[in-house]
Parts: sequence; structure tokens; C-alpha cells
Amino acid sequence: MTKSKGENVNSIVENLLSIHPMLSKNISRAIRSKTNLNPGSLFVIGMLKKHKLLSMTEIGCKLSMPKPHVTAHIDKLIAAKLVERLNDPNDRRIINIQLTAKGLQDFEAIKKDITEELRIQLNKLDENRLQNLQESSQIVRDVLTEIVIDNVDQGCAKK
Amino acid sequence: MTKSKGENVNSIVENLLSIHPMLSKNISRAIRSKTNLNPGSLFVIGMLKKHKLLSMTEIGCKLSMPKPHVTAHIDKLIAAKLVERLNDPNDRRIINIQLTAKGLQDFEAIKKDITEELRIQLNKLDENRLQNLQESSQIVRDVLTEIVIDNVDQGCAKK
DNA sequence: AATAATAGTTATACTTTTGTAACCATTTTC
DNA sequence: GAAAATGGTTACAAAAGTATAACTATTATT
Repeated sequence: MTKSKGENVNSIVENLLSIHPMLSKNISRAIRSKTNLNPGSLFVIGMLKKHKLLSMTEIGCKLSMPKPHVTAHIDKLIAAKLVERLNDPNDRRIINIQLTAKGLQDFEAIKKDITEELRIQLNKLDENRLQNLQESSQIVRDVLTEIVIDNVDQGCAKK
Repeated sequence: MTKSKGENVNSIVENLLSIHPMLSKNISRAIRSKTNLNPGSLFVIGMLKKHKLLSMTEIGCKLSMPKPHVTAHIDKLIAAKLVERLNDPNDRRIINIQLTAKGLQDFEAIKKDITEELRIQLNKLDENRLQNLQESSQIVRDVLTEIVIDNVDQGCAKK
């Protein structure tokens, strides 16, 4: 019972549309209750953890947000000492952002906190289903990362 | 290279935390640009499509939103003729909500619209990866539905 | 029959997200 | 070297999500 390409795409879209609100509700709520950061700022941190060093413009490009919003997020993160600004030696207009040691450390702790309920629920699953879910979520993550990054990076190229 | 239960849970949490912002950015933006509805209202419709008939309180319970928000969402959806109110014959306090024919029809069209970009990206994947992603996203959806519903339904029981 | 509990609405306020216009500093282009 | 383009900030405004208190109508409790 293999499906056609079109059927698979439709089914995937259905699944992602169903997954989205479940994650959104739970994770957003947890972020609000467990941290002083808003979800958007946490996305910025996650992006910085992945890419190590990004300029303001690059952050905005990768997260599809206009520059003024990036400034606002970074201002908050700097006030919390989670990131720092670094002047670019080659271009004095550019300000590069990176996580501080505290930022990296706090990010891990925050992740633990905000997913605690989810973790409790997951722990009720038996080993086989967990293993299965682990592999499946990994695949979804990897493929989405690939196609979403490709999409967002249009125009975000490093010159 | 099988993982321990705890390792699997951690890895799943990591994956879900990574999937969330990718879906959030893309789907939320598409909802905003392609429809007159806000994301929250669309979640309500999705829930109604699944459960057919829900009271105001049940909707709030399943989507973890307080009753005043439900009223606001339903008011908008009724103005758009996508849902209708039905008085409960057994309890005149209760107002049940269900999708109209237009609501069901529009929902399908909206889903097509807001996922068009995603669909284009997905179509670039080869058949094997699509099949793989279909199965994986289905598993993630099913398991999340199971554990999240269980979670949210605490206190939402049908009496 | 009086009281408590439930279902839903109205009103209000706050935060987050999103969008946009105007601006300064620096670099690139011609 | 003047003009245009780029990187970033400031300021303002609108939409959406979130939270809560107070209220009406109906049903359940005793």
C-alpha cells in the first residue's frame, strides 16, 4: 500500500498542520511560565546556538523577521547577559552576535524546564514506541531543516 | 546503536523544540497572508473538524484557552459563516458549535493555500524520502495527539 | 425554595508579534 | 568625492494572544 507522490505530500501537509498547534500551545505556554524570555527571543538563541556567530541582518533573514525586531530581541537578550555584541573588524557597520557562556548554559536549562511536562508524558511510552518516535521526529526535523533553510536562505546568502 | 529510554526522550524533546519554530514561522506567516482568519481561529476549526460537535467549554478545554477567548474566536467564525451555534436540547445553558458546509469547504481550501509553499518544497524531494517523511510525520502526529490530548483532557471529561 | 455550581458573555488590560517609516553611520559604486 | 546601497537603531502603530474579574442564565444541590 504505497502512496503516490501527491498523496504523500498531502498526507505530510495534513500531519504537519496537525502537529503545529499541539507543539505551539504546549511549548509556548511552557516558555511563558518557565522563563522570563518570550518565544521569539528563545528562537533567536536557538539559531545562535546552531550558527555560533550571526550578524543582526543574518538573524533577521534566517528567522524571517525585519531588522527592528531583531534589535528588540537582542536588546532583551543582552540585558539578560545571554548574548553579546561583537564589532566586525572588516566592516564597522556590522554587529555580530554570539551566545555568552551563560547564554549557552541557560539555554540548556530552559530547554529542560519548558519540556518537563512533555518529558513526563513521553516517559509513559514504552521503549519501542519511544525509539520509534525518536527516529521519526529526527527524520521530520532533518527534512524540515533542509527544505525550510533552503527556503528562508533565499536572499540571506553570506554575500 | 539503540539508545536508552532517557536518551530517546532527550533526543525527542530536542527534535520537537527544533521542529516547532520552523513550523510556527512558516505556517503562521502563511495563515496571515492567505486568509482573513488568525491562527487561533484556524486551530478551532481544525478541532471542530475532528470532533464534529463541541460545546464552548469543551473547545476551550481542548485548546487550553479560557472561555472568553473561545467566545471571541467563535464570534469571528460565525461572522464568516464558517461555524454555527446549536442549542443543546438537554441543557439550555450549553451552546454546541459545529462547522457549516461552507466552513468545511473553506477549511480545505485554506489548508491548500497556506501550505502551498511547503508543498512546493516537499515536491522537490524524491519518492523514497517523501514516503519516509510521510510515515515519520504520521507517527509524530499520532503519538503527540495521544499524549497531548491525554494531557489537555484532564478536566475536560464529558462529565 | 434558597444556595451553589456550571455555561457562556462582556469588559478590560497587558504582552507579544508584526509591520513600517524615518533616521544615522559606514561602505560601495560610479 | 558625490550618490547609492547596506547595516543597524529609534519610534510608532496595529493585530493577536493571554489573563482575569464581573456579570447573566440555567441547572444541580440541599
